[in-house]
Amino acid sequence: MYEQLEKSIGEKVTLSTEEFELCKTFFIPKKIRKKQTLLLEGDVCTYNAFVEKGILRSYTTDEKGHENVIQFAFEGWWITDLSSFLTGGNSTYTIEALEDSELLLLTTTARESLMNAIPAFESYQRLLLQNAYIALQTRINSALTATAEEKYLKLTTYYPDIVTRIPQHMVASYLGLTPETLSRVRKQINLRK
Amino acid sequence: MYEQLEKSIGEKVTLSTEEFELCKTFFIPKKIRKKQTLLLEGDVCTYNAFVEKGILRSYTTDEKGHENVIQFAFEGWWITDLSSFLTGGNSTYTIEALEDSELLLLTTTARESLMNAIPAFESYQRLLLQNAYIALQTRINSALTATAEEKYLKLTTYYPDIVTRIPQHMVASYLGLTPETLSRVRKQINLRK
DNA sequence: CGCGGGTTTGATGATGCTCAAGCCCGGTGG
DNA sequence: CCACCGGGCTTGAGCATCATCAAACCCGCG
Repeated sequence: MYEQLEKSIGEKVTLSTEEFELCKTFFIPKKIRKKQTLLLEGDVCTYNAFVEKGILRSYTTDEKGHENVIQFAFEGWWITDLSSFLTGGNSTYTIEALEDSELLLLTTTARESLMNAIPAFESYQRLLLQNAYIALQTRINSALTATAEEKYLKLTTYYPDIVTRIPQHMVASYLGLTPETLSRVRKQINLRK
Repeated sequence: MYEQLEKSIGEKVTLSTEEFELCKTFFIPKKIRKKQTLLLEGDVCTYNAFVEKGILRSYTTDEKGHENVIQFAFEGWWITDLSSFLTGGNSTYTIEALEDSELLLLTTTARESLMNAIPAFESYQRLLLQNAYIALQTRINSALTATAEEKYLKLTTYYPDIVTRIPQHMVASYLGLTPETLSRVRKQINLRK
């Protein structure tokens, strides 16, 4: 149940066995079924969720009821509405499971305590955030400059899993395309092979 | 010379006077003139720069020699090519001054030492990064869903300074628009007033 | 005074969206 | 077990937004 977490932390910092055992005690394990929500837009996001198994997505809903995917989270990733989680304000995102999933939840206070108890955990969080930030910057750049096809090709080469495990229309939304456009893009790509 | 830095740190964490004095010693003050570059694409980014005075921008250059603005940094902001700075790889961004500017530079090693010497500084860095990450997420959302006019209006209400202190064509680039389109958008907005 | 970069304006065209319909396929109930 | 239903993916036609190309304008600066 904590394999992915141990792996993820181990990639960034080193914890002793005792530290990791202590670390575990701050998390709340939770199973969630496909299509269930971990967070509803408008609620306060009280958890930072680590995905041990499954996939989650966060998305906003605009005035027309149109969903807009912000992030996918596979095994070994974190997901939350960071703004709401940190400030305690209302969330603008909804977080939902795309498969039956197993999560490890960290509340705001547990997170603070954990960072105090194990300083390396703060480093771990900072390092994760740094990588996430870099990834977002390149995503912005691609969103602003690339064509539909380029965006899709970049995505599939970086994250091949996305294509196989996630419904097309959600991928389209993540890329800022309509489902119709993504369908046509895929057709074009296949025709050329 | 350290007013903005003191203010920025003070907004996130509390440092004693001695700690802040110690903190200062890790930075290298540097003045840079308008149009000079702090970092050239392809070089290794050895500094994380804090802007005491002036404005900088980071941008990429694509195959066609077209510049694409990633970020602006006003007084009190940080700017760097985070990926290059952290990994030591070649940078993909160029960083350039838009006005005569005063910077405080932090090398990779100085940053590590500083975080060790003053743990609160690591918290400060993490908190900054959290906010930057949240801002980037909303920027992505806007980039993917908003029209040209919506993007521009959001930007001007959030950062009124940008309009007055930054050339139009760079604002256009930041928003992923051509200069012509931004010009027309502004015209439309003015006609309606 | 003239040069040059930046902004504006115009005409045209391409990319991707909207609206609408058909298809494929898996799940459900008779 | 089969027929039906519905969601998601595909296909098509027309359209809107924004990009491109080109030229004129404006204004600060040498």
